[in-house]
Amino acid sequence: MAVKKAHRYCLDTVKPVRDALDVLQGKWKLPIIISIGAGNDRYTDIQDSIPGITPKVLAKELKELEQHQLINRVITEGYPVKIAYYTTAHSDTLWPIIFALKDWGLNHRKQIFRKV
Amino acid sequence: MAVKKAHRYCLDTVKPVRDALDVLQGKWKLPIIISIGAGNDRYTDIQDSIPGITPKVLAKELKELEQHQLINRVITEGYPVKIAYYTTAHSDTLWPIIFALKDWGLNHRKQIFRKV
DNA sequence: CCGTATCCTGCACGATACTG
DNA sequence: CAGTATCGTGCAGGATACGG
Repeated sequence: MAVKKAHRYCLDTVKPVRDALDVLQGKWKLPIIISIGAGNDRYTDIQDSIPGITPKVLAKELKELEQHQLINRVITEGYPVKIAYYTTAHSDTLWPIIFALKDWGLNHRKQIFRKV
Repeated sequence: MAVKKAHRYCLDTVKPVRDALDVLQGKWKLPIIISIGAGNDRYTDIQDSIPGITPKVLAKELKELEQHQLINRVITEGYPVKIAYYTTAHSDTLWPIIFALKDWGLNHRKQIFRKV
């Protein structure tokens, strides 16, 4: 065979996974979505809910997430102006990934402590 | 309340997700596991099945994956010596994550083309 | 309250050549 | 076949201070 069967099957899975990783990769993107999804809608709230994130990094990540339609930045005029972040219908489809990662992360800890 | 409810809930999810990301993060780890899981057990097979990966990077990633008990490196004596890589029971538990990422990646493409 | 502005650092990743 | 050896680079991420 010109191309191995396993290679073809592998590519069919790897390609979309890479598309997902390209958008979700990094230390902060999913934590930020989790935080906003949990109800933290203000910048300071989000920052306080994610230990270790700096304002510069948070601002950059928020912009990228907005560009990818994973969050909405909503400005409400008034005194003072209110700025809030919300998840989108699109980012709501991320929860299967997040829960899968959460479950696996919990299990991974057990696995490491058992064997090492 | 001293700590917002949303912060507490957020942390409960973020922490295990970070544990998972710490191990799985990067451009190549999941693709390599997918490739080995698809039946590519030889070094060259894996390399050929993942477009763009260089031998140096592949070697480094394989070592890290082995350390995290996500793959086994099996040496079979003989002429010539045979070296093969296999998934582990632990890495088999990654498939929910992989399939979730695959589904989301496919859907994300559609989403992007629709809106932009 | 919601961010910018600077400055800095490491390492993830890449190109290319070579080896037992 | 299964990797090392060198060399190189960009950018994710961090520390700190400041601004409308």
